[in-house]
Amino acid sequence: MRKKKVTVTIQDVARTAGVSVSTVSRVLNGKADVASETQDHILSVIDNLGYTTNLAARSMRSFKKNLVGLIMPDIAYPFAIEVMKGVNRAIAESEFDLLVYTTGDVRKSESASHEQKYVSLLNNSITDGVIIVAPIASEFSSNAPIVSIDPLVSNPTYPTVHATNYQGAVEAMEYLLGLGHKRIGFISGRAELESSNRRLKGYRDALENAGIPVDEELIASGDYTTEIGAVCARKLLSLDKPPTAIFASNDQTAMGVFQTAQEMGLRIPEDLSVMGFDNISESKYMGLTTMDQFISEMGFVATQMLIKLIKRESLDTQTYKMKTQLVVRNSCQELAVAA
Amino acid sequence: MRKKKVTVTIQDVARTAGVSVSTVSRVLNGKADVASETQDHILSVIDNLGYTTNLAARSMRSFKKNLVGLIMPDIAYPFAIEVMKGVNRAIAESEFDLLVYTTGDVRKSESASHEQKYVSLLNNSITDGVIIVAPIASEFSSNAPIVSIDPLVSNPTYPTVHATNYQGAVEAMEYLLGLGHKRIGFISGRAELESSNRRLKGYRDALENAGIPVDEELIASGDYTTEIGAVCARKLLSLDKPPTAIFASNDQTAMGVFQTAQEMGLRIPEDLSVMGFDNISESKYMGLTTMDQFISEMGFVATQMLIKLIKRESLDTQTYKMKTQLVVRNSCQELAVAA
DNA sequence: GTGAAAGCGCTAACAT
DNA sequence: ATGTTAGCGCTTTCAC
Repeated sequence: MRKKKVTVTIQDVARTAGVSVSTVSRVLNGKADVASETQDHILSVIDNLGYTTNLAARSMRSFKKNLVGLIMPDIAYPFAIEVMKGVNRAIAESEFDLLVYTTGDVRKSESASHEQKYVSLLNNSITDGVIIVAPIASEFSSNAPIVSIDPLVSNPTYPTVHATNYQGAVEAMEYLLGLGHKRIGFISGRAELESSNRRLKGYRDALENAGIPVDEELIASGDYTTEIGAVCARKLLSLDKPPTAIFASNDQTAMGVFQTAQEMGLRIPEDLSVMGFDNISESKYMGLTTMDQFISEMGFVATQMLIKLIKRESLDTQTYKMKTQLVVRNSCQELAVAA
Repeated sequence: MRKKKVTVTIQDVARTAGVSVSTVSRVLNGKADVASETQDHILSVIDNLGYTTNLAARSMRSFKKNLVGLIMPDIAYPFAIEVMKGVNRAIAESEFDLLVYTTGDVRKSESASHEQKYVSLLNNSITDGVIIVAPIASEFSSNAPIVSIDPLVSNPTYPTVHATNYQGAVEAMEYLLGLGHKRIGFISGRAELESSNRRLKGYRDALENAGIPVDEELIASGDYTTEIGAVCARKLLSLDKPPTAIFASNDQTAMGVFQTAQEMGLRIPEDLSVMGFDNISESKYMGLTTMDQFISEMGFVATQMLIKLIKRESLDTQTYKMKTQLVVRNSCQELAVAA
């Protein structure tokens, strides 16, 4: 009893069409040198048999896979979702398809070695290049291009797209200061995160520029999560002299502030102005003041960069003159900053 | 000049460790019959060299890939995102990783033949099974299991997880009726969609049960998008006798209603009650009344189903006694419905 | 307990 | 213009 064959292979197509596999392969890959009647015939056989290229087999032989990968520690996190939207948009405009890889568990991908594993897994086999979001490793070995978004380390060796954390924070603060606030709280992210530190520095400098001394009591240590954001907000709002505005270092944190404010019966923005650094779509319905949207733009730009790298086109400064609040850099040089 | 070799293969590991490839392969796949000292040695070599399995090559030879696929027409759509969250959760609990496949362009995957292509692409090569969201094809050919979420056709031949569209709509209406509303508008989805029709029927029947005659003027034809939702809302609210509540057949539509209400200076829910069938997270911030969350639950359940199928465990009714508003069915039989 | 070798489905020389 | 053939990196018999 022989095994029933379910998959239609290129061999089946070739046999049915009465040609050789290489001819079929040529048609499949749009090579020019096939007689158009042979081509039509093969195409119709392919259609009849319902043949589809075996991704794995193809990937093993050819360089071009028409597929880019997106590696994310967590697929459900608002930041990640925004990034995906941007990547999606760039993908739609390109000839590439997208493969998002997740372990489904943040903890699995939290170590640098795991990150390297996923990069290799995709890049050494089925994708032409990968985008990695919020990597903690400062370098990767890979034989296909890599672009990172919002790396968590300060001096990555790979090309990068990240927000103008410092400048953005300064602008956010200027906005709040412009509203007349004198006591503005800040909730940070984890102290080892580059982004958080730059945002904190922006907070401090903006206050200083406005001639307002920094009150260390108003700076709470968060971790970019809603839960801790809520806790920090409660702490700040329970001070003898509570802040009239809170600048949350990211959007998750801002949500936490929102929750706490609600629990405490405070209206937003009447009783308390809340500003989140990022700009997740929900924010506008929550009455939070947010910066211009740029997260999905990071995904968009990163994807464009990656595709350029794949095509071995150069990443010149000219290309990345942007109007958005982003920094684009390859491993050694900044290509563009916020306009 | 020979080509520089960047990828570390199983051959390299074998050579470095001074064993044969098959031994390395055995270690890689956790076979028992390897001397533990050989094993340790190989493991350390693997670690040193930074070797990672080539997904493509592995997929070609073995059945088990430890990877499930999720095929989505659009990755940015709120419904899709909720589904992903649920899938993600189930994946996290399993030994499988997740690969989300998108073309980045809804239009690309809109035809049944494209759907089949993506199913084959993943299932015949790198994944052990796929989940397909909102498919329009009524059957698929594949040699690995398929589970669908919210299929757009009425009698699919593949296993399915979908919402209790009729019952859910009835309950949504009962809620609005319970609030005292007599004139309730309805905005449908496209007429060929199974889900929309069942929701519309729920709307009609609930009114009938409440002894309220259906006013056809209050039924607007939408298409599950925010834009058309807004247009329909404007139409309904401009009637001589406008509705005091609107039941939007999905969440996107509800957002459109929200927009229009804002433009017209109506407060929600004070001036207008809005109910969306789905329950996207933003809704609660918009003051919309929504049903219990179940979309991500669909993703969760579908993933569990798929994994059972992959493991060739049976899909028995017992397993799917659920408390959520879902219908779970394999191709011929309902396994569970809303409690 | 380990190695040699066949071959998965495909692409890309190289022949013809 | 088309066919033949050699692998890609891996798993898996089948020997030893």
